[in-house]
Amino acid sequence: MTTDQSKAPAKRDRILDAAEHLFAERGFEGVTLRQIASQAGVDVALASYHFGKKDELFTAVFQRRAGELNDRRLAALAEAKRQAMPNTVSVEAIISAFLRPLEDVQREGDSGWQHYLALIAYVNNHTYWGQRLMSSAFDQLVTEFIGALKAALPEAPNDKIYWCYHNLSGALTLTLARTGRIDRLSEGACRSDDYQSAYDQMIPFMAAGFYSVCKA
Amino acid sequence: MTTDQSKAPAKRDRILDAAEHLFAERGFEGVTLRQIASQAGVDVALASYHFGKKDELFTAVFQRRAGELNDRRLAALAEAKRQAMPNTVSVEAIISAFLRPLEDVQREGDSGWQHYLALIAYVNNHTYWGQRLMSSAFDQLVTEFIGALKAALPEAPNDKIYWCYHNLSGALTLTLARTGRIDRLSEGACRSDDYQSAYDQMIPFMAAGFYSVCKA
DNA sequence: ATCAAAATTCAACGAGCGTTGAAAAGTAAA
DNA sequence: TTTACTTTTCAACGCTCGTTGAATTTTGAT
Repeated sequence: MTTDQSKAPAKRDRILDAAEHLFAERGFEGVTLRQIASQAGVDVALASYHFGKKDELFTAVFQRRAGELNDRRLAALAEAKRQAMPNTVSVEAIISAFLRPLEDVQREGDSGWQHYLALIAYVNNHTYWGQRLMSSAFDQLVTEFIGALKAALPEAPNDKIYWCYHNLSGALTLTLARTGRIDRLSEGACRSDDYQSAYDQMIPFMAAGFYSVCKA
Repeated sequence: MTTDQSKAPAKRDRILDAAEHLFAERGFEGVTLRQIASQAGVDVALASYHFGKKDELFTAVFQRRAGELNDRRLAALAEAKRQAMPNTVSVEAIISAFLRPLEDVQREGDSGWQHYLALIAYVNNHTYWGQRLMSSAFDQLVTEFIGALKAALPEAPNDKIYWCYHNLSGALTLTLARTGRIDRLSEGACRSDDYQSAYDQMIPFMAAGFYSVCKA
């Protein structure tokens, strides 16, 4: 086949997929290159050939979908601004633009996005080297959303905005981790993989929190 | 010294302290027994002698302070009930009883509690084996608090209570992880180690969220 | 068909891992 | 001071890890 892009990079991508899955489940040190290669159906040396050191493979996995996720969220924010009068976008609409693209990629896509979002949760909770990755991949986007929140809450003290975003980010992170803990605590009334319910309640919850804390 | 309890178990406890610190920072697989022994100033074999396998050491670290933390939180909840009329404890008071004991142990104690709370964050975000530890250590306490929340919000649908607690737990977990991300995003306006500010804003934020979601 | 380049596998390395059994040191009662 | 016991160290084991250089296969243009 001439310039066949549907089959050419199969093994390289399968390494990324397997690494995404396993890193999200067990963390960087909890996974061996041999496990990744085995799940990808590939020799262990191939991961080094394509990606270099183990931490470079991790970085490649983390950055692979970051751009598309940022694009989707920015598009959702732009659409919210378009539908509202200038400078009147509600906090609910901003939070919705931040969260709904996650629901979208989970609903439409294969399980790759599920694993990727769990990987974000892992990195976001990691103190040392995780923060470099978070900043390089998402700081610009988050700053954009926080700017919109400041415009929607013009009287809010600067630090309160960030603390409120911190609450949102933490709740979201635990949602993305899908640990199954809520399933057990609620004895089945809630399910970790029920994203729609998670976001349906999270949006009004967080909006109410923002309004309450960012009043004065 | 006869029956001196201030010096007798020094090395055993130093292993627990070092393991607490390192496990919280780098996770179970991210730390070696040799690093723990080195930080404790002890031979590597001593950890195996006192605690057995590596995962048994981890369990011992995790359970060491769980009982005292549960006692403090239950005492705070009982005090909130005592100060209010029967069945009129506010959501704010319940959340406060859940959070303030964390602030207390951080303020009064050495850095051991700081590391322990970061370890809770690590375990809580861990999908597989983390959930067994969380359930055995904290399910009973959490069920107690959720019972109080249901009493304070009698009209709330059952599943909404659990989702709201999930939001609270996620935001708290990210706070305990102290990743430094909020410091960077806010350019110094907020600090991850400023627990008092974190809890001061979290209590009204979460209470407003509970009220908003648990209306119908 | 030829040939150079890329992709993939093979085989092995040195290092560090958790764990263990035996030796040594410390402790306290008889 | 002997004795029994606990605590700690020492030395080493078998194993798995990430990584690499050479060999092999595949690919795609000529």
